[in-house]
Amino acid sequence: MEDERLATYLDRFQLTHVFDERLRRHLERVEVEPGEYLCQQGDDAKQLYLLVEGKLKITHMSAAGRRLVLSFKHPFDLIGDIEYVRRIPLMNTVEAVTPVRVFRISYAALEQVGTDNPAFLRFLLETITMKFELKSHSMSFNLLYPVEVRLASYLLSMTPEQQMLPVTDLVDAADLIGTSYRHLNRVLLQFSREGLIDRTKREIKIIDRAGLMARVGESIYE
Amino acid sequence: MEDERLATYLDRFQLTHVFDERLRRHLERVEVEPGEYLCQQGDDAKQLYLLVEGKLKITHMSAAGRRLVLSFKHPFDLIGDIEYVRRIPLMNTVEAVTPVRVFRISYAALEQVGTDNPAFLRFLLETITMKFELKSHSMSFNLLYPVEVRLASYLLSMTPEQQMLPVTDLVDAADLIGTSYRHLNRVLLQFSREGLIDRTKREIKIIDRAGLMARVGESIYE
DNA sequence: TTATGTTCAGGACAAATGTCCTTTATCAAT
DNA sequence: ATTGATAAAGGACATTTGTCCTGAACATAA
Repeated sequence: MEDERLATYLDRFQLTHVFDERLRRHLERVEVEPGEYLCQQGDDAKQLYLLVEGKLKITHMSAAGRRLVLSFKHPFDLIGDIEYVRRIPLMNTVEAVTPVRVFRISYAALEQVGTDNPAFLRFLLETITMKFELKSHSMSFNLLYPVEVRLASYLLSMTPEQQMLPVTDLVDAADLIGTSYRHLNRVLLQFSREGLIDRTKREIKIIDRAGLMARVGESIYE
Repeated sequence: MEDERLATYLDRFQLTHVFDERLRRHLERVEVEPGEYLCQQGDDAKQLYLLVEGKLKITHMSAAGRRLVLSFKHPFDLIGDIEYVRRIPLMNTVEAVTPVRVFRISYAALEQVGTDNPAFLRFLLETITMKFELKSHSMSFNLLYPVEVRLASYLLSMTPEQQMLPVTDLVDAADLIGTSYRHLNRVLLQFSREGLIDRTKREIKIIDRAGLMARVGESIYE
């Protein structure tokens, strides 16, 4: 993380025109270590967060106590935007996976300055509709395809370039895909037998990327 | 449908301040008969629709050709709002279930007048975040609970006061719940045996509303 | 090193759900 | 009413997925 100034990030993400001088004054930089929580489901939401560095995990706990991993977030993204608009408690828990840097701004400041600022409102609209589209997609994906396909897709998305995936993430993977840990292991074993992956003690190695893509692709296109 | 004037609806839904005179001029009333389509997935989106009377069915066809019923919509609601903001083709197909009345306004008109109108932008934000919350909820619901619970919940929501449900809706029900028609029948038979419903030729009669609620409730709260 | 506790992969079985096909009911036309 | 055509319901079986539990690998402390 080289240059850590706000202006640099606003420039990088083309947000300079969205956060005008009056808003910028209220943005505070915050660093979060892996494993720490940015905020917790059910808490009273008070801040909007702009994610500019690192990776966040969004989870949700159902009333029945079952955990669901909803997504992983990378820059640029917003946290607490829906809650700001709807004035509801936080829907999800947000945890840092890697070292994370965010800028935060209180709802109070937003109300003073952002409510009548069309550029800012349009920015919220853009971001939220994008999230909506994403969620729609993942919802039909989960409903439409079996665990095998969802897992293949997960493995691919988690290893864009590197071939390795720490086994620690398996519980998360199960909760993201929406299946049991047991079943995940089953499918992983199957992939391993078919030579798609290699499962060592501590990590999963992608051997046949194309093969995995075929798994996903078949179900999507035919 | 008594008074069909725009002003009456804007008043009823407290939208008078959102659609100012300049926007109001562009709103056209449109009537749609049951079975007719308001718009189709994949089409180029050009209009925003305000649903003021009747019931709409939102469906999505996956690339693999499997149909998903995403939701039923009642007044007041917006159609084409996400597509307007994101400038993407229509994500879903929208069909009238009952006689429907909408007011539509072209994206072109919105761009002229709405882009810098904070009240209108906030209105979009409100509506879209509400949709988002709804979708989040239905997503975890689908992922977390078995068909039995989802079906009980569906039956309850489709019969707020009347006790009957035409059997015609069963295929839709299956696609909404995300299961096969076969399995739906299985669970329906089970409900019938347990005395929760009565299934005659043409319709399903809710006998034990409390019993169905217990089915849903148990899984949600314990 | 051994003893002991802990984590995790996998076995065994059960339940949920899907696919395919047969049977039954429904409807239209004669 | 009778026939044939069509749609809906249910039987039989296969597959997917979940639950519970055991045994192995691993770590930790004495």
